[in-house]
Amino acid sequence: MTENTQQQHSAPEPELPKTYAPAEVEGPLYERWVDRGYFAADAKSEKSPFTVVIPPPNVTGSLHLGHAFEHTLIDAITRRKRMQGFETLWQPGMDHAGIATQNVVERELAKEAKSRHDLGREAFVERVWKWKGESGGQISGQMRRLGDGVDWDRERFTMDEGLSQAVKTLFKKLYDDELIYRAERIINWCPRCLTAISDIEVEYQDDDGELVSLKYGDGDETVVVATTRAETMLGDTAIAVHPDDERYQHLIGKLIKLPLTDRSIPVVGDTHVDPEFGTGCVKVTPAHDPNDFEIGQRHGLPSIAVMDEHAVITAHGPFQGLDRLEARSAIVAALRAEGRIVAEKRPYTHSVGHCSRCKTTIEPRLSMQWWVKVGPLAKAAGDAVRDGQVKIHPQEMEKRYFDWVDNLHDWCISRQLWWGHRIPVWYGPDGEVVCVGPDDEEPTGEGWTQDSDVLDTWFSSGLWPFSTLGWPEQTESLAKFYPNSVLVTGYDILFFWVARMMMFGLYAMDGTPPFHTIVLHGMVRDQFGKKMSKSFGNAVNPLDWMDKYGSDAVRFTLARGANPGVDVPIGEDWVQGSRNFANKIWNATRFALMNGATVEGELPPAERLSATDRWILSRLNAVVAEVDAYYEDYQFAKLSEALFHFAWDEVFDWYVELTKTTFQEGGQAAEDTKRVLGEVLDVTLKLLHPVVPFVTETLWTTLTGNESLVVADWPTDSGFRDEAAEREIETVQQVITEVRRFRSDQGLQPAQKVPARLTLDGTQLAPHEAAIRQLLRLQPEGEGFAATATLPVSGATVALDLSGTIDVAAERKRLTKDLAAAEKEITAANAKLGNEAFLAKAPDHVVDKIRGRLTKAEADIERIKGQLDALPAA
RNA sequence: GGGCGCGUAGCUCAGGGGUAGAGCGUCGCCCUUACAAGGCGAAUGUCGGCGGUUCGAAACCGUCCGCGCCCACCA
Repeated sequence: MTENTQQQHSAPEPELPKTYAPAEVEGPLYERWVDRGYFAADAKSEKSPFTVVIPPPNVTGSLHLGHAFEHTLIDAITRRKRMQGFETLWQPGMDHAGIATQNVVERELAKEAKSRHDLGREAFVERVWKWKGESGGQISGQMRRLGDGVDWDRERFTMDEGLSQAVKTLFKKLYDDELIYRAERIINWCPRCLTAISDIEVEYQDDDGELVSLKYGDGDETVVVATTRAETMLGDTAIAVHPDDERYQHLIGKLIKLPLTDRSIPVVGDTHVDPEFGTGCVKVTPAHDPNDFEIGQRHGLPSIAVMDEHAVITAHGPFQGLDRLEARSAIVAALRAEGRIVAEKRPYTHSVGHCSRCKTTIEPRLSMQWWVKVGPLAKAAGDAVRDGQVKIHPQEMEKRYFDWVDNLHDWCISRQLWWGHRIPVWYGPDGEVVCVGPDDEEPTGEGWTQDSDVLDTWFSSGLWPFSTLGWPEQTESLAKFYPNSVLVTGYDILFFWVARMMMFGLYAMDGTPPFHTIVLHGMVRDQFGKKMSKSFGNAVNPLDWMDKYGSDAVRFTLARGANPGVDVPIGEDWVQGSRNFANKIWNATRFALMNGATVEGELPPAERLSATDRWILSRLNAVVAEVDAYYEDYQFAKLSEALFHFAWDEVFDWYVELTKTTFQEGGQAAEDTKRVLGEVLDVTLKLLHPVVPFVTETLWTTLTGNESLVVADWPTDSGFRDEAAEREIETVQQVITEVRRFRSDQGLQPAQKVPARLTLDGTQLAPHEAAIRQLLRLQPEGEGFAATATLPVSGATVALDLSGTIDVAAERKRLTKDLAAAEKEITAANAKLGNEAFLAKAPDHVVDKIRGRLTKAEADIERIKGQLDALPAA
């Protein structure tokens, strides 16, 4: 099909099929682009670089509409930059997604009734690699289908050799700078994934629980504490009260009997306790609560762990072996039996942390982990935005960014997983700890073992903007393409990914931020604004829509909804609408080709052109400027909307219709219009190409005979404007619209020819008589013409002979309505103009506008009254 | 608890001190030789409520109601 169109270009009347069939065109076009190397970025190029990295999709799956959305934006940005002459790199790749991928493969194993422990670490990791090999191809296939102009030769994976070197290098550097350390702290533990996770990997949600108040101690020395996690009381090592709380002053330092155990625990005074809250007494479990851990540290309390990694009670006694929830009710029951439950609140809604990967309730747990000391890194990451080196779009998101980087706790980076970058630290037989850099020998010999943990997956993706370019090697690509130009990603990973890239980029690249601009887009939602999810059943596979309506349609719909930073709803109807638009472009170009539109030769001089041609060229250049400005501001919805309306309303409806008369009349004017129409389509297709690459490529190569739109020059505003022509055509449009309305109200069928006398002499409409007659199906007046309806519009007169068939009632109704509107207008305008305060304070242009409205309304009234008088009696 | 944002046509959303906009949907006429995936015409809104600022408020300010999101060591 594509081959066909190429050949047909030389034919005198190229014939494109009547309907655009995207599915036949898109695949071959994409492969041709790749084969020709359009998307390959050359580090040796003289051109200025423009770099964007893909937010690496997880290998765990396939692309969803969110990816399609993100890729549309990135592809549009990079396609335009490529056309503008930049050496453009869109860096592709995927993320190993440690915990997510390990979970997927573990689930697969579970189907075979195996666990990863049955395989052992090495075999398991091998199995994940195998799985990655099978799954990764799916994603690149989808990206090709979408039309992503990525440099496939540079595709990277966060676990490949080079990126592993980068990870080791950065780890070592941070370690040597004492920005990475190992410490025992309370961490967020997922008892299902069996690993620590970082603070942001915990999702809080309100869960129903039970708040019980427990009486500790005996006799006079009792306190009441409240808890939602009664099972942790087995690990209590103190009671805390506010040091100034007079109620409990006497107890500070005393020992209180801990129920269900044979232990007694001290009462300590700590300012963390809010005396206003509850009883003002807090049970302290340093091994299972972050606050309690802090209190424990301050008072030198012991930490007693009472649960294992599966959240099963390990403390000796009747509760040993119970799961935390079983233990909770068992312990409450036991305490109740002892009469120690003094109050219960059930349900008690409180915020509970869940593992963002598997939704299991997090168990805070004391554990030895590796940490990044984020203080200095986060400070730099914040400053780079504060001092304007890096801009965030939309700007409202900056506040969120600052809130986070300015209040960041140290980052727990070790994971008790097998899939990921192994922590490059070795422990010797005599307690030696050695961090092994990328060029160092790994320690060998008796008793040396490597740390068994792997790094948080975001550690390696934090290096993505430079690790993909070969860092730590000082490659040509790194020199050419770092820093990246723009980062386009969802606001949902601002902290996970963007902030981490900022920290690592600034740190590793000597203060050069990884990108200058951060563009945050929203999330794709369904047509009712609901979040898309598999469980809710409203998730859509973008491939289905692409097969049905074409990638262009999906892309255009997404771009059109892309208002900065806000979520974008999408429904199948809208994709259909975009498909219709693509088809409209197709047919308009088909019309142009059939009528000899050309891009050959210079544009005719403006003096020679008709007002119609000058009008559309004026509008065209204005739209070029408008679209460019929107692109610079990442306003995808606006630019798509502007192009949609310009193309459809102005070019395809008005201009194309107006050219028909010109083409019929022939002569120099027709020749000129062929060139102008060619120009308008040439530029319009170029402007549309970044968003709808396929249909525009097919049409443009046919129209121009050139190789490809992908490497064509991006249009620039020639500066040509002709306001007089714009006003003139607006008037023509008004006349035609007005008479059409009349025709419609009169029940005249669109095709019905009506004899008419046009009195246009001395008005700017005179040159457009033929076009007006054609568009309105107005015949020459001929013999025995009798005007039965006269429409004075814009200083001219259109008199129609309806041969006595005029629907007087309908026309009277229409005119009466118009009259009422005009009278209302006059009242409103007079009210304004009679208001002295308004005249004194309103700016001139507003007053002029109102005066203009008044004048027009007065003229309208005269006209309408005349028309009403002229109507035959009903 | 703190922060951010949003409530505009049936639906999804733009707009933003000077007579209310788009897409989809609805109604009517039409297969007018680029396109019925189309053309032409039409209808539809006290711009969440109440106050205030202003000559003028849907827009700015305050407040209330409703919704969403982010952050937080709410025992």
